[in-house]
Amino acid sequence: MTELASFDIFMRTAFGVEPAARAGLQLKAMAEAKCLGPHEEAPLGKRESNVLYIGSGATKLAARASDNREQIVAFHFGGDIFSVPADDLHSYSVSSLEPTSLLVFPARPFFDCASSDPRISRALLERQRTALHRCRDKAVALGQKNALERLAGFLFAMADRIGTGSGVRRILDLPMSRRDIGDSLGLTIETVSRQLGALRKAGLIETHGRSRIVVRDLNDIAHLSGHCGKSERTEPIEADFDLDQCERLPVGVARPQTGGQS
Amino acid sequence: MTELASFDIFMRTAFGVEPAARAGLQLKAMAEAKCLGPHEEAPLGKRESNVLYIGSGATKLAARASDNREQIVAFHFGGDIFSVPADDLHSYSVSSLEPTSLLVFPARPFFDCASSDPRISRALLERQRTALHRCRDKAVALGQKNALERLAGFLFAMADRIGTGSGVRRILDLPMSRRDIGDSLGLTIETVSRQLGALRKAGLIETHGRSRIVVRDLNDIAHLSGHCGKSERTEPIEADFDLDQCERLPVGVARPQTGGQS
DNA sequence: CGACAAGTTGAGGTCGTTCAAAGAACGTGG
DNA sequence: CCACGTTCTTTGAACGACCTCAACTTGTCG
Repeated sequence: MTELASFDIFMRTAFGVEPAARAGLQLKAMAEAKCLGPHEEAPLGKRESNVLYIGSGATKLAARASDNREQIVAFHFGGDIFSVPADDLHSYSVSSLEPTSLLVFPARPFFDCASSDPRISRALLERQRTALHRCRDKAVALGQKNALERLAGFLFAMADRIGTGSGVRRILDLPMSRRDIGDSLGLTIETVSRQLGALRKAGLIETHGRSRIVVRDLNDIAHLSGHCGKSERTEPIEADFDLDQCERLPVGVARPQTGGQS
Repeated sequence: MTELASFDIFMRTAFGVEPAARAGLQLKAMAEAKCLGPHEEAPLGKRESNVLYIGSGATKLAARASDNREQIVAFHFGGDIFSVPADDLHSYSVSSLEPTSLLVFPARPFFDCASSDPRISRALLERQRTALHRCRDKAVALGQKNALERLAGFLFAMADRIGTGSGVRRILDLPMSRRDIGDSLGLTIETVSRQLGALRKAGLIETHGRSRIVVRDLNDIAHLSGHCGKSERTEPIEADFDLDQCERLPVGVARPQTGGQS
């Protein structure tokens, strides 16, 4: 019953296809519904890739590098569809950040079936493209940006995905811990905390409790994130920030990874 | 004429579909054939995403972070299909590493058309999934691995994609420069050179000229790359390498990004 | 063979990490 | 409703990997 309901919502909201369509019935046959507690790993067959749909809640997709090294590859929220790689070079896992309901499909038959319906395959191609572009932007951040830029980029992305509020002010109720943020950005929790502290002291954000972060002006955060594309959403900020008026801060858009200060 | 020929090859090898099929004719109408010299940027409309097919040659897909910071997101070789993001958070570009012939499609109509043919959409979904998994593995490397592991992972991946030779010994004729390798791994060319030198002194690789690298035993490289999945292709190497017998080397599988030694 | 580009090697500096401890936030039970 | 204990977060000091700067060497092409 609950499985039926969530699957039908999945078909309609994700693809705009009635669950009674032929492809819908086939997909339903291979769907498996799960409910996860606050911090629980989704049970997946690691031997083959899976496709997941998040009905509600929030999850992290993480890869193990070795003993104590975990890289969070993506966060996912209600309505997201994404594929989880089978264990190959790295071992991947999906864990909930809060109570979460999701659907699990085996990837190969899922895609086999999905490609039979143009509406579904078109939607999936688009979602995969989005996922790939997000992952590439993450690679740029991990490869070329310093801690402050990475954190600003994270806040900017989260504001876009789960932020509330209007205008340039955004309220973020982050379901992930500092450790998760660090694991996502390739930083330690201490560095995350230090950079958040710097942003707070600079007056760019407020923190309330553990999970709420208020972005005072999203444009400030966007400029700090070192993005470099056409997205000049407003006129450049004046005077390039006087972050250093508050603290010993890496001023301006800093260097590649670390190193010199100019 | 040349355009026709390369497009037909594209349809047959990439999708196993005859170019005369309905979708084939539509795709052909939007295809644009290009030939690039040794080091040339592909002319792309940056306003919208593109899909590229590499007929022959080799290219790098790079993102600009700011003035002097370039992150190579992926390398592509003959037969590859991939999408190039429109300029958004970062500005992306495709450049040849050697003389290259390619086809350029505008992404939206390409996917619109592709999804109408199950064979094409199925193949594209699979290729996108591969690209996404590669990008995720790259994110793990950039976020969690040290210079030696990243370089080993790079050699391992290149051996898999363009390596020649049989058994555990592989010959790599790399079309990319040290700078490209560095930009791909989030390292400087000096660090790349130093780590290559370390591998050479450890007897794990040979370098001949600028572009040829011979991997003596691919398993050694695989183990050094810090991968952590089911891919235990052979029995673990004995004694965990005596790299330090040769030089002052970060021994063992080192720590997350930098820092302490234990 | 000669010149320029690409790669290598060395010395010193910085950012982020590691180790360590204090401080705040949240859940529990009285 | 408030005290307590655990967990998460913040802050501090010192180390190390990688970067920067600079000079030298090698490879490649005209």
